[in-house]
Amino acid sequence: MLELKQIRESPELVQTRLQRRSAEYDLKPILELNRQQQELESARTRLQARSNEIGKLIGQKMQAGSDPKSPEIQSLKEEGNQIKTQLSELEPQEKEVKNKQLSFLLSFPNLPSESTPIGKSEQENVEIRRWGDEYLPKISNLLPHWEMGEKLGILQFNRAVKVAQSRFVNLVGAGAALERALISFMLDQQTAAGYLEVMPPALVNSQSLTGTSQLPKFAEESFKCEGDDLWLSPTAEVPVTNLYREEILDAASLPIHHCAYTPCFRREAGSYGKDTRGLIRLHQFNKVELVKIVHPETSQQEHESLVRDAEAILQALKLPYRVVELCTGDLGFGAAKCYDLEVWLPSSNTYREISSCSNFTDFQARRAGIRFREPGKKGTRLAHTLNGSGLAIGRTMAAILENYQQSDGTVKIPEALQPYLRREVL
RNA sequence: GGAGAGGUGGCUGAGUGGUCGAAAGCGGCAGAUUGCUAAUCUGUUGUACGGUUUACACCGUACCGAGGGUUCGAAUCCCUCCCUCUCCGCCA
Repeated sequence: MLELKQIRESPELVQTRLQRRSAEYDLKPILELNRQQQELESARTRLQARSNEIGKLIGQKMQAGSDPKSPEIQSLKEEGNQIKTQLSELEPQEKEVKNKQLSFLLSFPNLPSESTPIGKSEQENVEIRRWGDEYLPKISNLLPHWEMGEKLGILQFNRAVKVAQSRFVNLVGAGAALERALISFMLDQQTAAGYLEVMPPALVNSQSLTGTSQLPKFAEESFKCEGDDLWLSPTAEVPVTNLYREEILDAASLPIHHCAYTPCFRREAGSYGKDTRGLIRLHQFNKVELVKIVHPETSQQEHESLVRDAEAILQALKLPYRVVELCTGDLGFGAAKCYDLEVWLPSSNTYREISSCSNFTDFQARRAGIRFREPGKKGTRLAHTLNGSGLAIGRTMAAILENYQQSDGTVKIPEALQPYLRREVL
């Protein structure tokens, strides 16, 4: 959520920076609503002040022993009733204007950072660096990972479809063990890098989804539980960031670094026909997520180090990848700046996103009320929130199943993973 | 799921219609003091929005789980919901 005060005081600046994302954002309606809201609010406040005054006066007189039926008290009561009538007209108006204002406010994305490259779409994302060319697979006739997985008997798609739907998978034997090994390996590495592991609820309420800005705009992207205000979490970003919702933290407790393994659930609405095979786009997948809550002055460095921590997993697994900075047109809704890590996927001859590392600045913190207090200073400040995958497990498995294929038709297990899986080939 | 109890400031905990943003204690902060490593004393102590001010600051409004209602006036009374605890049942 953007700051209303900033929109009001420097609308041109906000407008210009929103326009870098796309032309669809118009601040005029919200400025007008805000003007109305302030007018209604000050009228209401004046009435309420007088009403409080009347209440106090009557209280004083009654305690001094006045007759409740005395003309003096009766006329005060009468004035109180008039105010109540006036308020009952003003209040619904103000509430309506406020609600409209809030829904506008919630519909605006974060302002891109000054350093974010300007562009319209994915095409204009900027490659920052590339790593691991020497590990690109050298054999030809590679199988796509889903074929390799079925050949090895470790991935079952048809049976998962029977149990649930398309876009689900059942992992078998070494496949399930590999998934588990990847989770443990990533958590161990991120914990060693200083992230405190948490295991949050997999179901989250609407307030949490609003806090991290999946709601209200992306409701159709998540699975909703009928009969409860609960959704299947689409990413650990939601439960982990919201652990601190509506809290005022001590500055000394920052930065907070968490890692979390969670299952993630996404409806993938509108992606029909895309990535229909394999592990790339499933309704349910596992992920190890990194979440940071930090002092605003440090969020840039924290962002860079977050990316390095995610990259470290790919490097440890010796998987070729590149780092791409998203341009303003491709930037996620809440992000001010975002780097994607893309792993090499030989079957489709491209780099595919395996981690997305975003700095949300104060955007989520304002929605979720995550603040901190500095000793000796008055008031509170909004923290900055960041997160990134470290990494998506299924896509990592896909990358291994493809990049580690050997000419004899087996798949080698990355050395870093061998202690976890206790085997060297599949 | 059934029966009961309860949700008050950073914490403990008073407050059942009137000057209550809320007693008291603890903690925190500031000051004073004492040679004994901490104690004592004094003062202070939330958040948000809006307004006035160069500023220190001041003023108004809201906030006692959430949302409605009654009333001139609600932490206090009524309704709905959420959550917590205890006992029983069920369950990994």
